[in-house]
Amino acid sequence: MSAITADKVLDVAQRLVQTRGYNGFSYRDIAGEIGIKSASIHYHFPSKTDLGVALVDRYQDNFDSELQKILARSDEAPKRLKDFIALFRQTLKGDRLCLCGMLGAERDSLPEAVSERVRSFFMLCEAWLVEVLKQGRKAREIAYLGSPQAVADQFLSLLEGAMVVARALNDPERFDRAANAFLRVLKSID
Amino acid sequence: MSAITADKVLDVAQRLVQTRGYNGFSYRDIAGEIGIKSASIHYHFPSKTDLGVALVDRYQDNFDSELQKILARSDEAPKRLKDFIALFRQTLKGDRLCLCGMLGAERDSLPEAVSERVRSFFMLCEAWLVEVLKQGRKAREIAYLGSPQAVADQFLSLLEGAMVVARALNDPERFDRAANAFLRVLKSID
DNA sequence: TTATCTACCTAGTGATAGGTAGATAAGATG
DNA sequence: CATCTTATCTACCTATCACTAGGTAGATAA
Repeated sequence: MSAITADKVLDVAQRLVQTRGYNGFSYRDIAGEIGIKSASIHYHFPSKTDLGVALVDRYQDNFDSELQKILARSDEAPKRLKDFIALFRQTLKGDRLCLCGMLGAERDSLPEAVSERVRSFFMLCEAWLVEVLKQGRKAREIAYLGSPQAVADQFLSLLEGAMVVARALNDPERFDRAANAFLRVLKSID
Repeated sequence: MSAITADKVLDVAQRLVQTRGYNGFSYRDIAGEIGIKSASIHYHFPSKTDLGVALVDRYQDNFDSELQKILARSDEAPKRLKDFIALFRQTLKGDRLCLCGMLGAERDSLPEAVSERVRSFFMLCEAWLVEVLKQGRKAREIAYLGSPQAVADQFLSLLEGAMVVARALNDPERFDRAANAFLRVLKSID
């Protein structure tokens, strides 16, 4: 059952990237945690680049499916945005950074194949946000100055940054404060 | 003239941390760039932890002095906040992340002495912002919902995150869009 | 039954990591 | 002049890095 091992490798590797960064862990670290040898990980992921690519691909797939669920769950922009925040808040609760937030920071020390996929993740997020923001404004559920793109930039940046700052200060409440402050402004419709 | 060499080491090391992360460079990388041997760097900074600590201490000193200059330059909150943004924008222009943004992300793989100083940097930023936001509201130059602390959290998180996202997407304009969108809301006083 | 595949192993590679010991050359100090 | 200090060097250490070669037990397929 190698699929199980490969998944375990991805699970551990993802946590290590999210907490220590791409250059902050080794194949041995992963191997040690799941009780195999580091050579066996090369069987599943020949190079660290392959592992990194698989990590981001899986992360984006999961994230995308969560975004679709959010759309299905409600058609009201405030609720959708709240759920979007909850996605990041959940990650922070596990004392982790967004995988792509971490990798985005480390861009210059990443294989091109990995950073290219990080780019794609952020594009996906922004495109989703832009749609939700547009619809929400049209339906008069939320209000904002400027373009949907600018607000999407702002929102995504805020969440990624709030995770970094909240973790650096060991205070997850700072994330909540920052995220809620943002939502409050969008909802203050008058 | 060892002071000069020590400064060169710090300059190169800072750039490497800001672009590649704490675990993304070695003493040999620094030595190669400034034309000495890696053993010589150990003379100035015995361990990598010492180097990391010196890096953040110097960064915070410089940053703090810039913040004081901003206060001296104008007593109007909108101008002060604009100048605060410009500090980060300048770093991004050099294709670098905020030193402490990067280190904050890598928290779990950092020596405690380093992460402790990263914490202190963010505390300094927030305290400064809280003061500026309070005074600005009192003087009716800016308006915001919620506590100054919440808005400071939001602002700092936004800037740190916007640097990560803008760099990941290779699009510095995204930083400007996000930062300006935020300022616009604060200044829409009515 | 014979052959192939899967998923791991042991044992290693060369490169590089952070760090150290001891020599040396140039100035400064007595 | 003799000594101490500073800043660098050469030469090395041990540990770890990503990665590979070759082997093997057990399942699967022809």
